[in-house]
Amino acid sequence: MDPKETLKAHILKTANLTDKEFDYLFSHFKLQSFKKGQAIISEGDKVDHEYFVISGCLKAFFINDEIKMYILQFAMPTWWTSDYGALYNHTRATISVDCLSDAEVLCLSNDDREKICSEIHQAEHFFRWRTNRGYLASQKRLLSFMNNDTKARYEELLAMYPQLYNLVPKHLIAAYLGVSRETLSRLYNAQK
Amino acid sequence: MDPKETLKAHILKTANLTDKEFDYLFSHFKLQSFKKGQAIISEGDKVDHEYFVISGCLKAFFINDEIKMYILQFAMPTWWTSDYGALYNHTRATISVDCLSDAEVLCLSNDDREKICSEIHQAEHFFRWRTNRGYLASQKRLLSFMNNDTKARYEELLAMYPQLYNLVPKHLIAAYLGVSRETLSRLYNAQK
DNA sequence: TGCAGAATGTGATGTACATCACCTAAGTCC
DNA sequence: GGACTTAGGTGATGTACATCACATTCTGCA
Repeated sequence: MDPKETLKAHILKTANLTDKEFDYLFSHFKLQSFKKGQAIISEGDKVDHEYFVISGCLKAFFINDEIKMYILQFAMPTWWTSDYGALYNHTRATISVDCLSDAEVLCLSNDDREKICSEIHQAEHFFRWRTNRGYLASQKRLLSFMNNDTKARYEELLAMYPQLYNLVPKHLIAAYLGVSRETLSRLYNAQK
Repeated sequence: MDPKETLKAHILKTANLTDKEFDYLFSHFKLQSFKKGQAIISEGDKVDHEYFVISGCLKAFFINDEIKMYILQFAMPTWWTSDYGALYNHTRATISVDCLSDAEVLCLSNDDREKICSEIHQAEHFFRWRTNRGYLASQKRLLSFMNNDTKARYEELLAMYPQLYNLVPKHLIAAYLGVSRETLSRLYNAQK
């Protein structure tokens, strides 16, 4: 997958950018490669960038009391991720991001995003739309949390990302669902 | 509270609009008054508008299996609300909105918002920022759901909206926290 | 190739919550 | 002002989950 073409196809779905505008926008991204297990953002870091996944899979997670981990997002290709709270509010990271597999990402600094948004109206349009999708997904997940039991949420997750079942260890799926690994294990072994 | 000045102050915090631009933007809003208990969006409705609260308090909620209600948001003055999923995807409402008190709102149609966003760059900037705040709030609430027990979430809610305790019946607070009214009742009566 | 650590399964036990059932007090409508 | 509804409290019981403890693979790597 060519990083530039991947990003271009992704953005042009929503925004009308000329080739020249896109090239300009793209010039602010930096391609980075990470190994499986490598950290991209660690708790306490200064957060300056957000990341667009080209290949591989990342997880964005929160660790409570140095004990329990909750996964906010599995970031697959064409997904964006960061600790957005820290990024926008210029605070230290409370959410960490690392790699579940070798991964390539395009990274964009907060300052550059804001600069581009102010320079190119259609870029601002794109980022509004993108945040919007994130907001709706987050709200949907919140409702699912309140409304569904663990089993239903587990099936919902696998329906949305069938690859996850083989890609990531089960205890991480449990951490996404917000249950203990033991409970998840019993869950899908119960139904034969 | 003057509706126009309220909205103006709210928007100018984030966006640089000339008086003329703001007047133009404002000309697309329509002031509406509702009585306590009145519905603004009901499940199954076509959803064309979003709402900016001037006075009073609304709730946005979801009803599961015609039985249980979950509250997504208490909308206080200067908050925006709607069924954004239905609004953006042009589907029927699954989320309802009604009034916890007499209320005044400014309503804006989806088409007008998109029109204004394409005409005025700074308006698009404002709406990107607004969605962003919503996204961060939603993500924070999701984390709180996974991480904290009911008591902690109850205290968090009251810390954020001290007015709520007297403004809304307790079973609605339970519906926001995602627990039964009995559990909530026992919770704050336990600690003397 | 063999060993340490990670991932997973499974039993026993405790607990926070839902659910049901019933009670009282405070609006609200004719 | 009586009747009906809505809010709220409280006991008894059931259940989905966490937690702890331990056994069993699997996997990477020195």
